[in-house]
Amino acid sequence: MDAHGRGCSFGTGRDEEEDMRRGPWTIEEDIILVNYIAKHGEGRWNSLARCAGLRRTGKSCRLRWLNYLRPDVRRGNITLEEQLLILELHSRWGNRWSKIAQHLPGRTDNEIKNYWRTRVQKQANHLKCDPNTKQFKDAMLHLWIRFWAASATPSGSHHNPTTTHQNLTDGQACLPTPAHSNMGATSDFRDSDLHGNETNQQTAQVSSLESMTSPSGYFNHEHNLGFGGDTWASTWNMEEFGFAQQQQ
DNA sequence: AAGGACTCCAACCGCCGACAT
DNA sequence: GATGTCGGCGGTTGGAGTCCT
Repeated sequence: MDAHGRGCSFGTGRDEEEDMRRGPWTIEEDIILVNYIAKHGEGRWNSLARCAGLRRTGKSCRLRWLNYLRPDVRRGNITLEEQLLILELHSRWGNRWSKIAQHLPGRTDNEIKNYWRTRVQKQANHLKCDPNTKQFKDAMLHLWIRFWAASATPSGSHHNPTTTHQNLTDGQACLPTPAHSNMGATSDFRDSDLHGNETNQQTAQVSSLESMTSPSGYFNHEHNLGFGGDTWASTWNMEEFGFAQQQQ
């Protein structure tokens, strides 16, 4: 039977399967799941669901735990650093959401996937270009700098974003912030190399300052490409620019 | 104020690989 | 080797919330 059984026995027949609850989780179910995992640990999801008395599939329990209930899940907006990191990682790995999520502590693959579909693809469609192109990535970086520069004026102070800014250390990938990347000088984004063992010079250098300041006339037409300010700012998390400035 | 359009995200679905029997 | 079960992954969808007219 259940090779991973936990010593409890519930029916496993078709009747029970059809009796499974679906749809949004209730607070009571959340509490049951959290308490059970706190006591017994996670894994063996099917038997966990049965033993906990949840009329949910193991898959559903696993998903609820990983995407929502896990204590280290970060809620709130994707930070600017995370936005750029997602761009970088997606250009490298494509729709390998779980792999990308591994480099964004506290973010789930589901969240990143949703973010990509709702924000990035929308913007890319607006620009009529592929989000994995150097062109698109450069555009994001260019505008990052531009917004940051604008926000660096005395009147440009912003409130603190609700999202946290930490957790990109610990050996994890970390894109440069204006605060430490010395944008005005000769720095390129080699600093943003993700992991030492995955160095990809070509990718890492894609976003060099030079390429951003002379993107083949691309930005000369940005007003025609949906970079009119509001559109872009509403799609991307502009709060982070204010935050980056405060880091200085 | 109302209701239609749009956005966002939690949850489900189907598939696949790993592993046990 | 065949079969069954499980966990994990990426794609998709339904509905709640928000925006717009």
